Amino acid sequence: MAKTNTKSETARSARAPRKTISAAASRPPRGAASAKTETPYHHGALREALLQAAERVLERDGLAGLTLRAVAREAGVSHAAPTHHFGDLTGLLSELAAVGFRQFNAAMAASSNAATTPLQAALARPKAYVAYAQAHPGMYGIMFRTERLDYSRPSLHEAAEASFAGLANAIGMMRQEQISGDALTLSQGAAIARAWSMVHGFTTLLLDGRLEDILGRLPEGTTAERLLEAMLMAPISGKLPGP
Amino acid sequence: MAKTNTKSETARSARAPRKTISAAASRPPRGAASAKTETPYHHGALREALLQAAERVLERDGLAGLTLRAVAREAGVSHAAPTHHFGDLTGLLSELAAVGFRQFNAAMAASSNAATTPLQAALARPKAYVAYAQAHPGMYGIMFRTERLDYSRPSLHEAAEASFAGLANAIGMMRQEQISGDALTLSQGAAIARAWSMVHGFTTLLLDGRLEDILGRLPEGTTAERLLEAMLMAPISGKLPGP
DNA sequence: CTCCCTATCTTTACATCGTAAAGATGAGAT
DNA sequence: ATCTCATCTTTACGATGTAAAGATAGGGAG
Repeated sequence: MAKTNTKSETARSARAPRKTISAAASRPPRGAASAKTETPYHHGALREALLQAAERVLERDGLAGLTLRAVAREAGVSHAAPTHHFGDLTGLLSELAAVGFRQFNAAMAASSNAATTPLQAALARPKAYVAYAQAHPGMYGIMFRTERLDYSRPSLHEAAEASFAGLANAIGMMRQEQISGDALTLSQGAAIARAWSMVHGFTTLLLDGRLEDILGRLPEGTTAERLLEAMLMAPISGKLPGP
Repeated sequence: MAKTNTKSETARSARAPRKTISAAASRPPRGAASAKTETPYHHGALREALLQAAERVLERDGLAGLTLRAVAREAGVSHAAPTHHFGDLTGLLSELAAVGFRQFNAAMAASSNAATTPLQAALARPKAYVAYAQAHPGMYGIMFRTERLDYSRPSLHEAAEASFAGLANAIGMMRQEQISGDALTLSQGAAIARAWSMVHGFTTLLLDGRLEDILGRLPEGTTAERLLEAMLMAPISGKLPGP
């Protein structure tokens, strides 16, 4: 961290000059700045505004640029304002991850519902999974690569749980079994772990550029999506190992 | 970052009192501190010492505690000393990741060589993969979860490449094919991506605690290793999806 | 043998970060 | 109209990465 950034911390003081010594006599009206209805000064939905600002910062500056202060700056409030709403950096990241999980789940559900053939149905969710991560790498990073998440937060726990439930359900449909919420057979657990590990592993490797090596050696113009498809179909059509 | 740490930055000054104003008249002999041959003051292998210190810090304090200054503290040198050897935090992390990859490759090779039956041979590398990550989660995190790595560094590039080559080779053996260094068929690429994604995904999910949900629902006492085995065997013995 | 060059290490400095604590602000209750 | 208190701002502190300047010797040049 601590990037040598030219962006001054006191950028805001341009429109709200710091009173160095003078007492609180005639404070410049904040209403002038909030006339654009961007962030309605004292009241309004600062919490939501901060989450949206965080998403914007994440898309613009990536994971490294997503700091508490940067988010506050983006929202046009003081750097300590987020504390009151999220308590912590962990709090903000966790709530943002929850937002991401909801988008993620919605994308997969939509893609799954649009499928018609069984083959399409089997490939729809994984493809949507990878597509979301490629479209929102920062968000995916928050959701899956960050140790600074607090899963005890209800919103995050619930959203992540929904993601898992969707996966388990899809596996159950493919196996034509009822996946119980309580207990799993080893075979069921293995099937779920397998599907999840494969797609999640593929996604992280892809986002980290670790698959470039493979993609570059494949027939000209083979996309990551094509490789994903082939990978997922392999256990069905591929040859078995051993003599 | 910026943990509220009680460890003072000036811990070293206990044995090497800071000369506040006095000129460089009689500097306390550094040889007294280096008499234990830990870090031979001015000369010696500071580079190696820093890498070992970094590994120690990583195992003790985890990824969050692995900072340039902490490593310098651990090695008993000033906080700016690492700069000259690694240039950057990225530099240090990259060299450390290279060390990790070499350990990692050695562990997998050893496990693979010890296998006797074809089934053992097929499971040896994945098991060693996960075992290494579980034994050295911090190191694995550096190697695979960090965006602050510079793969253009020869040592890191080479070590990571060796890891990939070992994987590709193992897949080639299982398929009884020769895996060319230049080109890959889609089927070959899919097999490699599949094996790597599955094991890597499983590992990251396991380290992140995301598999607890599954493990807790499995028959009493099912270990992660057992789940991994079942997962890897599934495409061979499991039932196929669809009607 | 002496002197100086240069790689190595230390000091100092600065911008940034997360977080705590205290001071202002204003909306709604009394 | 005044009070209360949630909300937001200021200020402060310790931590980090990194740049730049000062100190320290090892080793070659004279």
